[in-house]
Amino acid sequence: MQLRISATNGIPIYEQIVRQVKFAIANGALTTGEHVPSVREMAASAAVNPNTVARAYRDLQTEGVLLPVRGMGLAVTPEARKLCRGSRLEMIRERLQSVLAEAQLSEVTADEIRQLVEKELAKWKG
Amino acid sequence: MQLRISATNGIPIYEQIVRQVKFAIANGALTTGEHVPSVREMAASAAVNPNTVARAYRDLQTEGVLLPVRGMGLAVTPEARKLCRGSRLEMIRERLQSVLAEAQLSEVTADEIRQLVEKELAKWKG
Amino acid sequence: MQLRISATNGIPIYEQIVRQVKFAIANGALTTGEHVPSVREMAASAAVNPNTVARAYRDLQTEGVLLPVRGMGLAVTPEARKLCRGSRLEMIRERLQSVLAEAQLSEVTADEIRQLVEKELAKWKG
Amino acid sequence: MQLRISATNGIPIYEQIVRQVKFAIANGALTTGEHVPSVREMAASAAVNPNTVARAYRDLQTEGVLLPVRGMGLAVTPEARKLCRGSRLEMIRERLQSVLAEAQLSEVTADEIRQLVEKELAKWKG
DNA sequence: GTGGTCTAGACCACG
DNA sequence: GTGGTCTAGACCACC
Repeated sequence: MQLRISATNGIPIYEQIVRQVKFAIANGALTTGEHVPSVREMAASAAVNPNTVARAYRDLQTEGVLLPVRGMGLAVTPEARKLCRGSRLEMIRERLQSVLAEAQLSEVTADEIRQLVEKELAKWKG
Repeated sequence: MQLRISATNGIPIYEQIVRQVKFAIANGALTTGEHVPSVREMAASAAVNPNTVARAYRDLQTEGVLLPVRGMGLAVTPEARKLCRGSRLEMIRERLQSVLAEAQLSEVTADEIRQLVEKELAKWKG
Repeated sequence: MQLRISATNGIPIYEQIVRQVKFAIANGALTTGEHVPSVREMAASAAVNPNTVARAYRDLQTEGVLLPVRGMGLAVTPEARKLCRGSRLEMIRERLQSVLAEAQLSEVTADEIRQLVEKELAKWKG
Repeated sequence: MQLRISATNGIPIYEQIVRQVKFAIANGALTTGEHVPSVREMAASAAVNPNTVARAYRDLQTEGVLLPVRGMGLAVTPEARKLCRGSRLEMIRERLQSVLAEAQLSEVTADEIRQLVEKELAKWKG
């Protein structure tokens, strides 16, 4: 799996990693029992510090998504798929809600929002 | 004007203040020449640290939206309305783009996004 | 609060900190709303790296024991006391259970265990 | 001999093996001259990595408990029994001391400790 | 080889 | 002043 990290979007790198690993599991790109790329490997491929990857993996362990296999790296837990599928939409929804709440405050109209959304979705086809 | 501050949405409090003052100006709730509430007053009504309000006001001065009037506090500049109306949709668009970019990465479908959006917009009628 | 850190007992320093902070809360040495010593302060007084303290505090946050107050440090949550009182005995019990499970395997007798325990408890009076 | 390995109690697997072999010798389950199960056999029966068993056996050789016999595997040395009987209680005592030291720090009372201990010992009758 | 821990130090965001 | 993030690098434990 290849990460897409942005150093400028305000979201901490370790959290971007957490989210993208969850997405990969939710999508089936990583399946139960399979091993996630090693800390060093992932760090190299994403050009970030190994400690940053380690922190993301640690967070995923406390959430029950990853499980350490001594000397063999980190494996995706059996519950991971369910956890990640459940939280995937939720993660998007939370951010979306926050934006739309502000939009309402700004008295932008619902139709203006719909136009903005459709304009972005139109790019997805490519 | 009454601020609605969320301490948990990840956006710095001072920036939430900046944005909401801009919205108020764009909407005509604050008009040219009118004075913005004093730092102390605003801080008290929104239950935030006065330093935080001061920082927001400082940023608004830098952008040319507010202007200090000796002994009278801060006034809305003549060009403020234009500045704020112009940036209002843009501010929303930026955040929306960021969310949808992540949504694409997560392989959520466009229709799922539309449903989430409509679900939120439905709340606006109240 | 003053930590007692052992670098040689096998328990990670950050976890020793986590446990001792919980003990302090369970005992009432730290009460709801009160602020825990700052990362830098605690690090200095315990002669450990600030990052190590920060990690312990971060873990305590994810457990809901501490809550960040922007710019003001970390406060003990209202639920903290309950959480910590509940887990205090539990933390001891877990380790005790592990030792006694091994003792049973080694076929040490129950009376030998009782003697060992009493010998240690006798030291507590001082 | 059948090992009981816990992957979650924090004690390295190889050390659990070392200790349990010592217990078996102290109890007479393994006697002088007798051969310990082969690395492969032990690894299979305990479902651990053969390297891990090999390391445990290596440590036991270093301590003079096991002795390699050309082409025949590892035999229990004549002095093993004495060594193991002597260290058995000591091994337990060390861990017990560590737990009780923390218990004292947590201000759990001596009586609470006694109750916990008795509760565990009560299970031994089975 | 793997992950885990700890140290050190820089930089930033926030109040 | 506070905590948060990230980098860098060393060392260890385990398999």
